[in-house]
Amino acid sequence: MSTSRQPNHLIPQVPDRPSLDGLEAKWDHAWSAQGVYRFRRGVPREGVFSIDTPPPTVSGSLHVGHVFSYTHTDIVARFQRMRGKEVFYPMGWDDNGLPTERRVQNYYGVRCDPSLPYDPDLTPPRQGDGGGGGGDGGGGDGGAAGPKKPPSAADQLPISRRNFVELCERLSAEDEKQFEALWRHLGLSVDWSQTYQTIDRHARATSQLAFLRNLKRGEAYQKLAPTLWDVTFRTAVAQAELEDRERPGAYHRVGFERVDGGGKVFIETTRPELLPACVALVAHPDDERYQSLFGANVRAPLFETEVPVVAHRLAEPDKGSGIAMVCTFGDVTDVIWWRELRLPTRAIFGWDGRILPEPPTGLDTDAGRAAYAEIAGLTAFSAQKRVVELLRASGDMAGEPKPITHPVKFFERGDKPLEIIPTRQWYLANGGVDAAQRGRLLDRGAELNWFPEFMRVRYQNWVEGLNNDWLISRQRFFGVPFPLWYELDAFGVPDHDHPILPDEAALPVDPATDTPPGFRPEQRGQAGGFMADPDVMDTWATSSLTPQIASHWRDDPELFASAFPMDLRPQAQDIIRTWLFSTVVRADLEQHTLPFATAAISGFILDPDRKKMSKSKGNVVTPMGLLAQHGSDAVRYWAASARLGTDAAFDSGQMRVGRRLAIKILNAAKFALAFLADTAPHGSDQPAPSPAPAPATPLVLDGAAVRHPLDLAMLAELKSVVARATRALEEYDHTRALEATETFFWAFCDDYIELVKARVNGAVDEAAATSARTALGLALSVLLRAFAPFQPFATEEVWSWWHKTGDSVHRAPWPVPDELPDGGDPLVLAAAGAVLAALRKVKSEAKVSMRAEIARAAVATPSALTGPAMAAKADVMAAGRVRELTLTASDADEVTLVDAALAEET
RNA sequence: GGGCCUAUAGCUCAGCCGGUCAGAGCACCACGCUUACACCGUGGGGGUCGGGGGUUCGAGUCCCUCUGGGCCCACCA
Repeated sequence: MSTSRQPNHLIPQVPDRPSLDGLEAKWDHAWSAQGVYRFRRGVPREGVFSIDTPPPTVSGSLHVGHVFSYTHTDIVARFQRMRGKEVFYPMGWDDNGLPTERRVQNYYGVRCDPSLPYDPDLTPPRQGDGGGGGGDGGGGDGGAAGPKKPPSAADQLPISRRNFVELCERLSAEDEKQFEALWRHLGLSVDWSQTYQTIDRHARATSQLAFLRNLKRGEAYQKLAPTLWDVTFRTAVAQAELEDRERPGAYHRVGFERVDGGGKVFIETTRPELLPACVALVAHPDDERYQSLFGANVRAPLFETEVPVVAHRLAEPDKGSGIAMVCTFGDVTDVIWWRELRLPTRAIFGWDGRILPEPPTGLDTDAGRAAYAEIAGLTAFSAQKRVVELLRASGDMAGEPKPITHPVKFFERGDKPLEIIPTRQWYLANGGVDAAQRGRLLDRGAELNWFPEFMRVRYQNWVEGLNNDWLISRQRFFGVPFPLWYELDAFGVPDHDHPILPDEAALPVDPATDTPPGFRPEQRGQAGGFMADPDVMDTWATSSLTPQIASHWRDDPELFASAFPMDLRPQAQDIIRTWLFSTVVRADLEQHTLPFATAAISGFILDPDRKKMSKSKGNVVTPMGLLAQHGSDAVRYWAASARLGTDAAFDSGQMRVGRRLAIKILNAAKFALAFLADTAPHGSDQPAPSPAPAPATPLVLDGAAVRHPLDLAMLAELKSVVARATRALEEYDHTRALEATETFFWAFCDDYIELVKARVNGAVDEAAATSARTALGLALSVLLRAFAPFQPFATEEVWSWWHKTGDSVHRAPWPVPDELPDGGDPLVLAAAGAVLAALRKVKSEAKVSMRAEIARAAVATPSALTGPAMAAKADVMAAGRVRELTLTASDADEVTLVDAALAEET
C-alpha cells in the first residue's frame, strides 16, 4: 500500500560541506530548548514507557563501561519514543554512601569525627584531587593532571559530622554537573527535569517512609546478633556486599586436653588467635573416631577454658582432623553451630578489629588470663603470631603450621578480612529466613523478563543461597539515617524494643538533630529523655527504591500511577544480587508487584587484552576524551554493536567505523535531498542545485510516483529491513537492528545511488526521474528514522535540513513497512548490483578509473536474475558506462563476465 | 563443590528452527581525485568454524568429552 503524504518537509537547505563537528553541542542545546525529551504527563499507563535508570555513583568517575551500557538504554528509550510512547527516562545520582565519604576525605583532606561541634566557617584544607579550574568549559577531562597521592590519615583534618555531610553534598553537586555534561554530550535522551539524588530530601523521605512501613508490618526488625564486620570502615556489612579472596593461611594442629584425663584431642585451625573465643569442639555425629568424646569436656591450651565436645552434621570428617573448634566467631559456620547448638558467646574482637582488653567469661584461671593479656589490644594478625609463639613454647602445637591458600570473606570495598562481631543491627526480611517469602521472591524472578535470558539463573542462585535477612544498618556518617529515637530510662539505658517513630508527614528527619514527638531538645542524651538511632541505612536500602523515588510514590500519586511499575530496568550483571534483587524485595513488600517488567543486563567492557577494564590501569581513556576524539555517534555505534549481556572489547576501530557511517549519512542525504525540490514546477532538464533557489517547491513524497522496477525493488528491500529492525528492537536486540539497517544503507549508497545517478537528473525521462527522486526521498526518510536511536546527532542534523525547526526526528514516528509502496521485486536491485560489480571488476583489473567507458560487455547471470537484471538494464549501463550490454542466462549460480572490451581512450 | 556464558579469517564479530554459511567490517594488497562523500570509491587475497568422539543422508549449527577465556553461587574449621 502506498500512502500519499503531505509534504511535512521544506525545501532542503543543505550545507555545502556537511560535518559532524559541533553537532553534539548544537543539538543538545536545541533538544533542551525544545523539550524534545520531556516527559508529558497525563498519558495513561499503557501509553508510557518508563525506565528505572541506574543512578551512577558520582564519587567515582565515569568510564567507558558507563558510556557503553547507558547507550544501550538510550537506544531503547529513543525507539519507544518514536513508537509513540511517552518515555519516562529520569536520571538519578548515587551520592549516598561509602564511596562519597572516601572521596570527600581525599578531595578535601578531612575526616569525620562525630564528637566535634559544627563549624559554620569551615575551610577544608585541600580542594580537589586534580586540575583545579572551576569552569567546566566543555573541553572535557582528557587532560587531567597526573595523580596526586591522597593525604594520609594523619594529614586529614577532623571535622564534625554535619560539616562532613555538607562537604559530601558539595562535592556530589560538582560531580553531578560533570556527569550531566557527559551524558548530554553522549546524547542520552534523558528528561533532565526528572533527576534525583539518592541523598536528596525526597530520596531520604522515601527511604525512611518505606522503612517505617516495613517496621510497622514487622518486615524490619532489630536484633543483637553476630554481624559481618569490616574493621577498617568499622561498620556492619551485608551478605550481598561480600566477596571471597584467596589468601594464604596455615593449618595449626593444636591439642585440647580431656578434662577427665583421657588424653589430648587435636584440632586443626587457621585461626589459632581465636582459641580464647572457643566455645566447643564439633565433629560429625557419625564419626567413629569421636564417639567416645561426645559429651565430654576438653580444656583449651593456654587459655584453659573448658568446652564441650558436640556433634553436628556440618562437621566434615575428612577436613583437617575431622574435629573443629567452634569460636565466636571465626566464620559463618561458627555462627551456625553457635546458633543451632545453643553455645555460649565468648567474643574477643572489638569494633576496631583488635582483641578486647578484658577476657570473655570462661577464662577463669590465672594462667588463662595471663595468656589473654599477651594478646589484648592486638590485631588479628599480631595476635595470631603471638599465640603461635605461646603454643610453641607450651608444646601444645603439634608440628609446624602447614601453609595453605584458602578463600576468606572480605567486604567488597575493604582490604582486611571481615570479622564476625555480635552487634545490634536492623534487618529487613528478604527471604533469607522465611521460606514462604523466599518462594515468592523466586516467583518474581520467574515472572520478570530477562534480556539476556540466561541472567535469570544468577538471580535464582542468589535467592536460593540467602542465609539471613538483609542487614540494612551501617555505622557510617553519610547516608539516610534511621528515622528513630529511643527512650532512655532512669539510668540512661535506651529502650531498643520500643523505638519512637516520627510522623510520616515530617519526613525526612535526622534524629541526630530533630527532636522526637513529645520531647524537648534538651532531653537528648539525658536519663528519662531520648537518644537518636546512631546508624544510617545501607546505600542499597535507598537504591532499592529507585522506581518509587523516581516516580514519586510518596508525593505524586498521578505520576506514580503512570510510571510504576517501570517497564525497563537496565543494569550491570554484577549487581543483580544487590540492586536488582533488593528492588524486587522492596516492591514486593510495599506494592506486591514486580518493580519493573523487564531487566536488560549489560556486559562489561574488556580491554584489548581480554581483561576487565579497570581504572587502576593508568592508560584508560576518559569518556569525554573518547567522545571528543571520535564523536558521540561514533562511540554510540561501537556500544550498539555489542549485544546485551555480552562482554565487549574496547575497540576504537569500531568507533572509526561508526564515525564513517555518520559522515556517510550526511553525504548520502546531501545527494538525495539535492533532488527533492522541483526547481521548475513544470519540469526541467536542470538538476536542482543545493541549496535550491527560492522559487522551488518541495517534491511530494508520494509512493505512487515510484514506478521504476529498480526503485520499487530498493523500497521493497527496505520494507523488509524495517520489519526486521523493528522486530529486533522489540526484543532488545539493538545489534541486529543496527546491522540490518546498516547493511542495507551501504548497499543503498554503493549500488542504488550509483545506479540512479544518471536517471535522477531527468535528462531522459521525467517520470522515471520523479520515480527515482521520490524513492530516494522515501528511503532517506525511513533510513534517518531507523538510524535515529543509534546516531541521534547525524540523523537529527539531516532531518533539520528539510523539516521545520522543532520537528525533531526523535519525535518522528518509527518507520513501518506500510509507508513504502508494494510491488517491488528485491531481486532487481540484487541483480543490477551484481552486474554492476562485474563491470566494475573489469575496470579494477584493467587498472582504469571507474569512470572509464566500456565499449561492449556480455554478462551471464543465473537464470532467475536475468529478468530482474533486464528490468534495470538502462541504469546498469549508465552506472557502468557501458555502450553495449548483453545479458544472458546461465546455469552458473553467480553473475559472471563473459566478455568485455574497454572503449578506446579519447 | 554447583552453575552460567564464551571459543568462527591477523582483529572485532554475524551466522536465528542442522542442508548455497564458510560471511561482514576493520586491518592488509592493488587500482582509481568518479560533479553526495579522498573523513572517499572499486576490486582482491585470507579460515580444515578450539581439540576429540558421537547422532544424522548431511553439523560452526544437536549430544558427550577435553582444553582455553570470562563470570556467578557455595557453611572456606
